[in-house]
Amino acid sequence: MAVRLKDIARDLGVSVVTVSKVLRNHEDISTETRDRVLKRMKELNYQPNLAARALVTGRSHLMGLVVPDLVHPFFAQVAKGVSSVLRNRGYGLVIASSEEDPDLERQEIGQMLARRLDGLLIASTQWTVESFRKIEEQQRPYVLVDRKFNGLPANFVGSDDVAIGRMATTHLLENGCKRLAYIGGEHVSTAIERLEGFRGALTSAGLPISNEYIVCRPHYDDAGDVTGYKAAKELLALTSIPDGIFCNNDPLAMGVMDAILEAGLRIPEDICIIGAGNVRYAGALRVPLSSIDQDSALLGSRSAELALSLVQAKTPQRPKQIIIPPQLVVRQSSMRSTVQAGRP
Amino acid sequence: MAVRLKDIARDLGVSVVTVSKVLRNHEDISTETRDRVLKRMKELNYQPNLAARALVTGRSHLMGLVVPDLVHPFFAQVAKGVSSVLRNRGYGLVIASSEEDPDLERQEIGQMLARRLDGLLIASTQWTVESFRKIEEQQRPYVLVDRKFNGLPANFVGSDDVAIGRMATTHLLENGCKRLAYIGGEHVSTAIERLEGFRGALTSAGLPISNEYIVCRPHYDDAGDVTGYKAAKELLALTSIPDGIFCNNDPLAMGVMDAILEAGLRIPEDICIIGAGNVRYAGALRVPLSSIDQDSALLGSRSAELALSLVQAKTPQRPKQIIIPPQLVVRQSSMRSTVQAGRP
DNA sequence: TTGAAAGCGGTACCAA
DNA sequence: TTGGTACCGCTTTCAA
Repeated sequence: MAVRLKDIARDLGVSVVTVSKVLRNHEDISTETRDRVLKRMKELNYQPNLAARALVTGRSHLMGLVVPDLVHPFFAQVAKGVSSVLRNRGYGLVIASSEEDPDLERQEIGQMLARRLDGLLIASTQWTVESFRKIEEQQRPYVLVDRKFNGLPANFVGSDDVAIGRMATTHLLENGCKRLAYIGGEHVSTAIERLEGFRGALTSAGLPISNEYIVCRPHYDDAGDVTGYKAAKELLALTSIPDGIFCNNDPLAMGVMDAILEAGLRIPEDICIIGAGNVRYAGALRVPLSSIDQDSALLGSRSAELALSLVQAKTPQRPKQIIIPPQLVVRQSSMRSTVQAGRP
Repeated sequence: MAVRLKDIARDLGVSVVTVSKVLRNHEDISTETRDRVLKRMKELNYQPNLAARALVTGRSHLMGLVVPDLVHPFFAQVAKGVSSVLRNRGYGLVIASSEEDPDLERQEIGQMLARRLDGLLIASTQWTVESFRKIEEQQRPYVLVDRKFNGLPANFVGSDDVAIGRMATTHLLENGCKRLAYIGGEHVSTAIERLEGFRGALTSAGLPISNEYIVCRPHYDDAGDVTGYKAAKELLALTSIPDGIFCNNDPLAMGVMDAILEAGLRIPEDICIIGAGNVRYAGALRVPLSSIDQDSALLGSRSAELALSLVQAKTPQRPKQIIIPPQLVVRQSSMRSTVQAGRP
């Protein structure tokens, strides 16, 4: 049904090899032959079979991306950044969502390896590095995106999470918050390091760290905002409630917001909130949400570029870390001063 | 490097064919041989080369999905629905974003055809059906998602958009709005049909239709909310401003909301707003947004199921239309009555 | 129950 | 400049 090199070769009375060379712009073909071949290709609307090419060259020109949740605007942005870089380089993108489930993630990675994708980009929800050892065994290049692992020297593109934690916390302190709480996940490097930054900032400020105010939850349950809602409920049940909350990410912060408003408290007057990730719609929320911007689109595009460079490298490269600097975005949810916020 | 059937065959002193049969659970292999083969596969952690299999079988076990914008929560949900169905059926998903650009979309479709993906799912931003003729020429099954074309009898999974328009408009009328405006896109079937529903509802109610109140804009410029913002500005500049606005989708409505609040007007007291798509965070917005739910996740999963059935069909099927019934979700942005809204 | 041979649609190498 | 041949890893067919 579909046109093949063989068909064109037959029509023109040349060999398949010649046609193949024209296809790939080899130099050693006469202009005349080249033109005849190109003409015929146009006529028949020839499309090379990339599956066949992949088999012989060993390159599928396909990258794989695994994210915890496609609907999470942060990862959606990352995916968008990845896809635009890949498109411009002639690469396709296979996307899988792990639904925040480590088992599913392992499974998806396995599938991608079997498909012989040229490289993998992974925002992992795993606790262990087992999957990554497997990828290394197969000698496939991979890039950790956003989330990394201690003791796994791998290619990584992400943020300085300790700095994010410190930045958010300092901002809350500067807005007069005295009793700071943290809500985040477990096991994930971003959560762990941001908590570290949170602790560091409090210590620097000479403030005590209360364990009651540190809520760590895995968020298998749901979309993140549900987790935030529940976590905030716990905080609000304490005898002395916090007056500032740093949420590990924006969806979490949205749930927290719900719980606070539902309890009849005001944001930011009673409690300041700040998130992280600076999700596309953060400024449009019930109370416009302050956040630490991680430039998610850039994060995606840099990841893709790194992956491409690994794929193109002849020899194994030593792992590279690319850190995108975070940036404070102040909106109403944390703004107790009189300065007006823009519409960023 | 990677283990091949041949390696296992050599190790065990059997033929490649035998190993291949075991791999695919053929009946005509003795239990003894089968066990030996399976054991060796485990030992070597054998992964079949799907690219090779794709070449010979002509099936890549890969579906393609083209959406206008990955970060738009509506399409993100669709993608999630698609991906979960495909995963369970052993299919992978190649995603491309057209960035609302018809040329880019054509290009992406071309790429997917060249990759010999088994089927295509497309939420199109095109004005013409040229691309789809091309897909048909190649005999590849495809499903239009959410957006369809007049005079193109194709497989389609989407909503009854006229009903959506009518439902939204009627709701605004029931909430006492007298001067109704519509903001939507151009050329896209959803926008056209929802506008038709809007007109129909006004006519049924015996109300005049003012062209000033109908704003149709392509939204190449940006994320949709920017378009909504600009469109609302225009409406607010009129001598008699509307008191109810139906927005073709939720991001549009978010921009509209911004413009209205910025003008010092109240929602819903001065102007009611309703969107469509019922995006994940619609309830968390500055003013919780009423919307017409389209069950985007179901839309995605049904699309995937349809595509799979087409791929598996031996003979060409006649095009099938699957319509997901819309549902009104009332939140504060359109609620002038005294009834309290839940937290849906 | 097993396997030899042919071939899927390309590319690589080297000789003509 | 051109093309014969081998082969990428797997499946299919059919004979043993």
